[in-house]
Amino acid sequence: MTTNKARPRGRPRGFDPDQAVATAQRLFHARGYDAVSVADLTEALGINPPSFYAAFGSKAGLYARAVGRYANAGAIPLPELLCPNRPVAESLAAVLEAAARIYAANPDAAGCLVLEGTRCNDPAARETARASNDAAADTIRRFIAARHPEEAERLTDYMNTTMAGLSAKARDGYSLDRLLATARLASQAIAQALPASASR
Amino acid sequence: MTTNKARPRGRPRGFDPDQAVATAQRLFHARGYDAVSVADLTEALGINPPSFYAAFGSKAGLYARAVGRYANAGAIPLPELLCPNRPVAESLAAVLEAAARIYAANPDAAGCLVLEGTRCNDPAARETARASNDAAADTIRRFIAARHPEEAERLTDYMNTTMAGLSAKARDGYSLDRLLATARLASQAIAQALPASASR
DNA sequence: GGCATTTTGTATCAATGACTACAAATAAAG
DNA sequence: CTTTATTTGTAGTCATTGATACAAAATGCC
Repeated sequence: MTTNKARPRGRPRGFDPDQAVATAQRLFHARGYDAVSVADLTEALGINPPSFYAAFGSKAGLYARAVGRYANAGAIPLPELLCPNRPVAESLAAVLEAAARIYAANPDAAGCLVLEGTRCNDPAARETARASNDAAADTIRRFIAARHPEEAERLTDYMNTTMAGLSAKARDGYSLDRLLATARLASQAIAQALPASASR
Repeated sequence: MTTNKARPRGRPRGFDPDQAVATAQRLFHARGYDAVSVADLTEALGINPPSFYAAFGSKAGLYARAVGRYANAGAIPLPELLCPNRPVAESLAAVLEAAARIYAANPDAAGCLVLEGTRCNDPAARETARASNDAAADTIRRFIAARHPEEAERLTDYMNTTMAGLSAKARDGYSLDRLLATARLASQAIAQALPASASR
């Protein structure tokens, strides 16, 4: 596992890039992309700018790594929530509830790293976040379309919009209880649009 | 109307502050607070920095003026939508529909100036936006509480969250149709929570 | 005309942003 | 030991940020 390859050649790295990505993920999530400077990052990582740029290319490059890591550590686990055996409305409700819980779980990193990233002022980072968000939206859309094709677009938009709102309000300091109440209320609209009878 | 007061004393202004606020409002709404620099503003206004700071104190000061103007020109007209003669659920649905329409009305200034402002990186501007948003939330909360006190908190949170989502997605380029569909779906949850029978 | 008052234009300021040039350091390969 | 390859630390670069110092210009008041 830890024996990957023989040492490359030159001087060995003085830091662990994967751990650096994890640290960067925390920082970006806590303060937002724009509010984290390269100086903040190099200080938090205990390295100097040249090491930073040699390893990650740019601030946006590191952000892309952090977003990639986020999918496996911190984001909503869509694959396990969107279960083909469960009614669609129930699955979507589970996603919204998970969003509320995850966005409020850590007050120092509230909301969704990706959704908040789509609002930043760096074009490269914004595109990274947008691509990740689009991928998640596609997953939801395909899940709905499999059983309710005529409702897929509308409900996907509704899910995306609701999650964006939940992320924003989580960053405004809304408590878990308030976010959960909103998520559940939002789920009722979905249940109404997808009568249980049409579960398959 | 235009004859306000006798000329003050010294050298007359070379620009109209009210028109400058209107221009600034457009710029802030189009690009967001952080992405508009003082240099952008002074250029758009055709003035130099000293005139800018003499008139508005700071970038955040001008933003406060722009937000104040927004309430009367661009924002959702809550006072006329929250009509005490109409059922609460119907009024709230009208607010969400207005949000969708207004947020998508101008593609060059999508979303809500205030809601997006609450996400900026300048503490002073953020506090200005937050105060304005809180005032709007209070208006909604009192309107609901007048007839459905036990639902006021939950529905106000739901409204705020939904509008934040609509604003974010409007900035993502969602069309009016998509935003309207989401707003209407969201309204169904409200209608369900406030049975028509309890209209008074 | 002369004085007080206010705004304007020129020319900055200090701080911070992302990013790099360059040589010393550290390793494997020959 | 020499060569080659890679990373490191020092010390910057250059553009941009929000905000100002200062004197000239333009008005009302006396």
